[in-house]
Amino acid sequence: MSALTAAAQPNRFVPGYLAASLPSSIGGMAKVQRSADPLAAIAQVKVYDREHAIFAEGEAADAIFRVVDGVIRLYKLLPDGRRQIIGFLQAGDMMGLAFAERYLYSAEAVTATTVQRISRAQLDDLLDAQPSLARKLLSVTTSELVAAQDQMLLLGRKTALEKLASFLLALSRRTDGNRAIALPMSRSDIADYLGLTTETVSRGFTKLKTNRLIRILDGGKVELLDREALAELAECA
Amino acid sequence: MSALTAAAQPNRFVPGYLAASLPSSIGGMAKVQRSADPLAAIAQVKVYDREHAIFAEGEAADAIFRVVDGVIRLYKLLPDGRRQIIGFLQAGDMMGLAFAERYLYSAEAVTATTVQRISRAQLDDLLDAQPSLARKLLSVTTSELVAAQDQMLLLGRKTALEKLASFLLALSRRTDGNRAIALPMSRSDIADYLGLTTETVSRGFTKLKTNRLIRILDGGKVELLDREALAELAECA
DNA sequence: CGTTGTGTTGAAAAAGATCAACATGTGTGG
DNA sequence: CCACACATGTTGATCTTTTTCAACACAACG
Repeated sequence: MSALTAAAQPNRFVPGYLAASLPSSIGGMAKVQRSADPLAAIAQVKVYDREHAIFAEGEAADAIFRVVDGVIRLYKLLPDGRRQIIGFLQAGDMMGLAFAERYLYSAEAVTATTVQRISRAQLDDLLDAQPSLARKLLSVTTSELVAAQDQMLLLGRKTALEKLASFLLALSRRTDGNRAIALPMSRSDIADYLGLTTETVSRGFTKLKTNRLIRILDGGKVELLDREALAELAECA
Repeated sequence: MSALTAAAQPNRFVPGYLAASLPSSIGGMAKVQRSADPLAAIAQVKVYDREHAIFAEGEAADAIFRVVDGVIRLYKLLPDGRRQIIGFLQAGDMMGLAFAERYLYSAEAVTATTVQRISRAQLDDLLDAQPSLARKLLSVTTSELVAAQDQMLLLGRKTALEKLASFLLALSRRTDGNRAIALPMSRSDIADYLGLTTETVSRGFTKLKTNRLIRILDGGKVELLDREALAELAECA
């Protein structure tokens, strides 16, 4: 399979722009040879509390990050405070890859989070030493773009309810079992991700509950009762 | 400069997702050695009439394209026909890079267009033969993501007038001189790019005209009379 | 010279935002 | 362990923006 076809399936549940899923051996046994995860070798592990900032838009961008555990949000702000969440990141996703001298968005921990920090300088060295890595990163970045397109379609052309249905389905695609899915982020996070207000998100959930498409469980979990109907509502994506 | 910092300036006027500006010697004299533009060597030149399809979402994706001349639109459709334009491409931009087995969006010529067609198979060979190309493509793809983020902010959080102002400013950034900028695409194209209706776009233009921020010239050209005010309206981007 | 497509403008309708109140839930300190 | 305080979420009423529906102007084209 070519580097480009490898980028095929956009099975990440959110664009998480500039984020990327790279096969990671984190948590697994280190039975693979060193070259299997060259990034891990030069990574520094960091832990962030819930709701803490990892970096902010405009700061010098001297590192990229890979999420080991937890959920992170990436977002951009307008001068007057309006916020657009670019993506939610989960284990395996990367962020900071597409940057200039400075970060072009902010990153915060939604839940308590563990990340690997890879300095830009070291990454550049690694890219020189191991040209195949560039192709892997290309493949990964490319699949982010695919997800980004879907999100543009969602933001520009879908109704509130369609956005919600799309969001829940995308989430559930990430969770392996089709059991209940976790919603670690707040209504306000969801709203800023879908281009809505918290009230509209809340009303949407209520409507989906009333129509028996979903059920809210303890711990902020959601069960998708009628995946079929949700897919119809979501208009594909 | 590293491959990543090279991706810095998102000076493309539209995300044009999965499109990418790669330095091209098209139109210039071939005084550079063959390796300067390896893609040109394996490209096949094709010409498309105004409003003609180049490829459609879902078709087998066996080639990528680079625009030599003209303007192209990339878009996705919802089952009921709602359209979201992902980006407008101009000379130097690439499309089709981020794909699976099939194209994930459609491409049509807005104006009469000349493109270079590079077959996937040949591109893959070239990537094997010349690993540095992957790094260039990574840099280019990465800058697309940056533009994509801005578009997500625009679609999710900006008002109609802010969207229009942002669009005009982005366009003008592409046009070197700050003279009049060409608007080869229809109101309906602009609407589908900004997540609006044609009527709202039209009213927006009228308002900008009335407030002396722009002036409509012959041949669908627009002159930005008050770049300052437009920038304020656009809220940055 | 009519026809067709594109753009503009107006009036009515709808979706979503805003403002406001209240409910629920969580965490803290007493 | 309880009571309170503060966060977050839900619901209702109203308002605004944008869409929708409709008419018309205008230009390009056959």
